[in-house]
Amino acid sequence: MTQTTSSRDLKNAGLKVTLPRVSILEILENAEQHHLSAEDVYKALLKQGSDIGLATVYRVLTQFEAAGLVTRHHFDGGQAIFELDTGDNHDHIVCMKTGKVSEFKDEQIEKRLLEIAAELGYSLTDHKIILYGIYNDKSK
Amino acid sequence: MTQTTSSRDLKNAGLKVTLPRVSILEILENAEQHHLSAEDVYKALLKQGSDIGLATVYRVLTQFEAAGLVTRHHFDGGQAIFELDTGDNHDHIVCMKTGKVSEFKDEQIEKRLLEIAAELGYSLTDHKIILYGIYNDKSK
DNA sequence: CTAGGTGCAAACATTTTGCATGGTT
DNA sequence: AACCATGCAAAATGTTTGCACCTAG
Repeated sequence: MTQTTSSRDLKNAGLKVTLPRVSILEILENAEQHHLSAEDVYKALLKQGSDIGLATVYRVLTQFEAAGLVTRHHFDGGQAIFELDTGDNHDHIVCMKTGKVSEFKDEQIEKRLLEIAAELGYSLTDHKIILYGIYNDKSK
Repeated sequence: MTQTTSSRDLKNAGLKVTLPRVSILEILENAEQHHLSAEDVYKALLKQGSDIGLATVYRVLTQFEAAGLVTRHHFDGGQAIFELDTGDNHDHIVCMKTGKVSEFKDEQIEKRLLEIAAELGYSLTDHKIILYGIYNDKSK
């Protein structure tokens, strides 16, 4: 029995392996820019000929989020942005001109955040850092 | 000629001093929990007898944001949250059970963020940190 | 008096949901 | 076969906008 990575991920998450779920997961895995809105995913599906509804995209992405396969961000406010959860819980920096997104992860900061939460009387569960800046393209 | 703090702030921002703007600014200044959605502000206005429309609340808050009087947050995604911009650009920790919000500011982290942005090729303009946790009420 | 502000209702954008149909195990 | 998933369209949210009227300067 052959099994793609995508379908294995779905099974591990306790989700039935259906065409829409596999397609959406593959889009998230293969997109060069892997920060996608539901609309982006929907358009990608259309482009590859699927006739999957936008409602299903939202449903599936929400299930993926609940299953821990995907993370939902609210970078600017308009629409939610989804990306595959690689397990490293990285943070983001967004270029205010081009929308380019880069990722980073910093132990020093995370240690400090834990301390800060404790000082304020909280048990830290999760965090989200978004930096806003201007990307300086050095190739120019 | 007498002048309240609110109306001075409005003038400095280049905004005409109108009743809706003054009322909204005062609500933002006086609310005990100063992280408010547009709806929250609207309800507070109703409670004090004003008949200011929700559309005006949105318009005024957006103008305040443009004028730098107010900051807009997207803590969870549903609705935008507004708070008076005190100029210190602090960050937030939100209790996932009660919705309680606390604030903090940490030089060490901000310095590190600046470095990270530079390493990735960005000029840092702004940042937003949201911590999610559980508040441990010690008074119990 | 005049430019700009406001209220209301309608328009919008995004996301969610009800329901009948269809697909997976 | 049983149950869950899907598509479609309608509803629900949150926010913005057009327009006639009103108000601060």
